[in-house]
Amino acid sequence: MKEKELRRSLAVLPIGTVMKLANLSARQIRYYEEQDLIHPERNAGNRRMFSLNDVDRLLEIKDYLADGINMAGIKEIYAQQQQKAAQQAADLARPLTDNDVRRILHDEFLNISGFKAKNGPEFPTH
Amino acid sequence: MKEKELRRSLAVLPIGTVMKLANLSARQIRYYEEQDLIHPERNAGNRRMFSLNDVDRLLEIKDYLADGINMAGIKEIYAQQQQKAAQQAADLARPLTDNDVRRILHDEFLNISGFKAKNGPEFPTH
DNA sequence: AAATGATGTAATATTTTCTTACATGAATGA
DNA sequence: TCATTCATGTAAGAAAATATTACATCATTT
Repeated sequence: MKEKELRRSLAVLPIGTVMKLANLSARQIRYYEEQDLIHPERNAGNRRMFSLNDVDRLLEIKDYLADGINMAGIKEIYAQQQQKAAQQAADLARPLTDNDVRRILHDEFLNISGFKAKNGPEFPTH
Repeated sequence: MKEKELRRSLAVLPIGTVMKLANLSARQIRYYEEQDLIHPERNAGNRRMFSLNDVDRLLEIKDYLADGINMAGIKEIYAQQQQKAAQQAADLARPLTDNDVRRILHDEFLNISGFKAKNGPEFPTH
């Protein structure tokens, strides 16, 4: 369902709409952007334009704040999520080559025989 | 999927966004509203706010116009659609009563025996 | 040719949003 | 406790978006 993702990431909402949907003040929304928690686009006239994904994230941020997590904490949460996503993307980007397979088998044998491979595999192993 | 319908009918888009999504001028959009082909909501400051359904309809209108159908024609098309929808809603609103069933059976017998019922059933028959 | 239909354009008012700056109350840390 | 920091409110002034109204235009219909 690629089209759905596209729809949800389309920046079509002005800040006034987002304020109502997320029940946040313009000040709060702009502050969260300043803190790099969201990254709304800008239209030709420099107005912020938000996507449905942005709204979802704002609602998430609200929840985290309600749970007593502060900006720094939320920032870290998203940093880790993005870290994980980047890793998965990298994994997907390069499927296993025959050479990878040989190296994996080689490392496996080293492990079994009690030796330690110098570097963990930087490709998907499952 | 009631929530989806709700989402699609939420008036969240300003006219500037709609202009881009439907590739129509503000003049055209306002004119179609004047012709009662769309009915965007208004926010507290009197700005038109459109739903995704509104955008869909605008794209439909564009197609009809491209096919050479004029405002009057499009208006009629929507009038008939709304007519049909109203009828279906009415049908759904009143489920069959025991009495309806008896009348249907009665009419069926009349038909079989070559007679004609005075009035067609005004309730769903399937 | 005159009228109508669909759209463009201009003028002016109002609303929305932007940035920047300062204020504030709660929580934190020295 | 006193000074900071954090998260948010508020105000001011500028710029952008939108509203309404009126007139222009070009094609089609009558």
